[in-house]
Amino acid sequence: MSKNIKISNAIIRRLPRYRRYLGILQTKGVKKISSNELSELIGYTASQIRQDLNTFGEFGQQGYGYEVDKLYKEINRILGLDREYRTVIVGVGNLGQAITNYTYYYKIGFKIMGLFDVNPKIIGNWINDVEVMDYSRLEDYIKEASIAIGIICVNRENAQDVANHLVAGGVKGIWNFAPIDLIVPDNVALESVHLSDSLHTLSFLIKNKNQRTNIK
Amino acid sequence: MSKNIKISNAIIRRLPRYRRYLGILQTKGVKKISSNELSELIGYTASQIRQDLNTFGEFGQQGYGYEVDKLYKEINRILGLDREYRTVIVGVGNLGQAITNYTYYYKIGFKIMGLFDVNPKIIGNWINDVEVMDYSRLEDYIKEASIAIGIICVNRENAQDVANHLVAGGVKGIWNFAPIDLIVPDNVALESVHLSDSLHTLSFLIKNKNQRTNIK
DNA sequence: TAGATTGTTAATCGATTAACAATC
DNA sequence: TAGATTGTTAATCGATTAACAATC
Repeated sequence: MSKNIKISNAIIRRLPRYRRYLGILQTKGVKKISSNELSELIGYTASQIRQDLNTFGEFGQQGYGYEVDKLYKEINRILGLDREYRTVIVGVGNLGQAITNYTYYYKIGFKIMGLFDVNPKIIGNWINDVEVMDYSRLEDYIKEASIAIGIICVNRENAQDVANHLVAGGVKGIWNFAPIDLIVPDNVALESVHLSDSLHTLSFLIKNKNQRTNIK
Repeated sequence: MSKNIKISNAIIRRLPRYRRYLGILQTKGVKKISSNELSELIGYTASQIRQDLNTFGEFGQQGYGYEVDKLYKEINRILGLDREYRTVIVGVGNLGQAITNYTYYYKIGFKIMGLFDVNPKIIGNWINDVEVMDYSRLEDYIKEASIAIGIICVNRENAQDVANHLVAGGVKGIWNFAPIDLIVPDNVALESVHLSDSLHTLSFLIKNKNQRTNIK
């Protein structure tokens, strides 16, 4: 039943959003939903919703719709949220600390095991029950503690070096917040949050809402 | 010369990346670059690069290529980064403080004028030379201080309320970090950073790198 | 059974890539 | 001038939407 189909990036980006809306529906106690109703809510066409879901399986029932509980569970499984990931955060500046707290809050499945930094003043500190350790220990720690995900919160200049150590340690994925396109091997997953790109996009959108830009 | 052409989202998302690479090239002192050379660097096809750039104007020179300085300046202009945006941040938790510092650091054009929160314990505090003010003052302050951008760093439950006040105050754009799809009028730009969606995407990518998922 | 809604194929639309004439 | 590379049109590819048969 399982073929080597490549899932398009477009679909991948929609999956967490399906999850979000289904989670809300579940909280509200909604038991079933049709692709049309979900379409109203989420803003994708009913056709697209059915297409997307059918990439992964037949989760609905003709003449009835989809069971919210079941679909939510399936999407969690598809997203790999049915397991736990042990993570470390490298770079305990403002962003690093915010992500620590954020991930702590949204912690379903993501457990922060260690924080790493080069600053001797904060090494040894504890943040949210997690110790700040010396950056030089990173690679060994990843191996010892079976860390699956490394979160990069250092600046652009040091990000690739951190990525190299994370990869050498054996992480399966990297969540990168530095404004750089990291190079990692094919078997390591990479997801970047480019905050500056996002802010610049906002700037573009503002400009183009107001006056029509100099477009050819 | 200026037509009402709609710029596709795909192009918009590539623009900040062009900017990023051109900035690096400029720093390195590179004077000219061809679409082929840029393609090697940035990973888009040369054809796509030429197509993208030609949406906004004719910035190159046949037989020669593009002048880095000029192109960088043009893209900044296209992105609306040739002006200053006065901003406020609403929600001074960990994320709010991190974004305050982040935006402070990457401050080219984005000036944080005020912070807002409902917590009486932090109202009156100063962070990076910016005062934390009472949330009830938000709307008036936006009008008085001609704020263009509101940054939302509150939780999901309060985000839409914050957005409504920002819109009522007259902001031109909203940078949203709450995990919700906000509803704003057509003339207000909205850019959301869905950290949880991003983390869930990483989870999916990790899962699909290792074993082929149950795909039909 | 009749009505509803999925799963899936076919048609359309839009974005990317290829090709090449224009021109520096 | 010859070589290089853009600007731009045409071809291709992939993603979205429409349509409908299958079926609960």
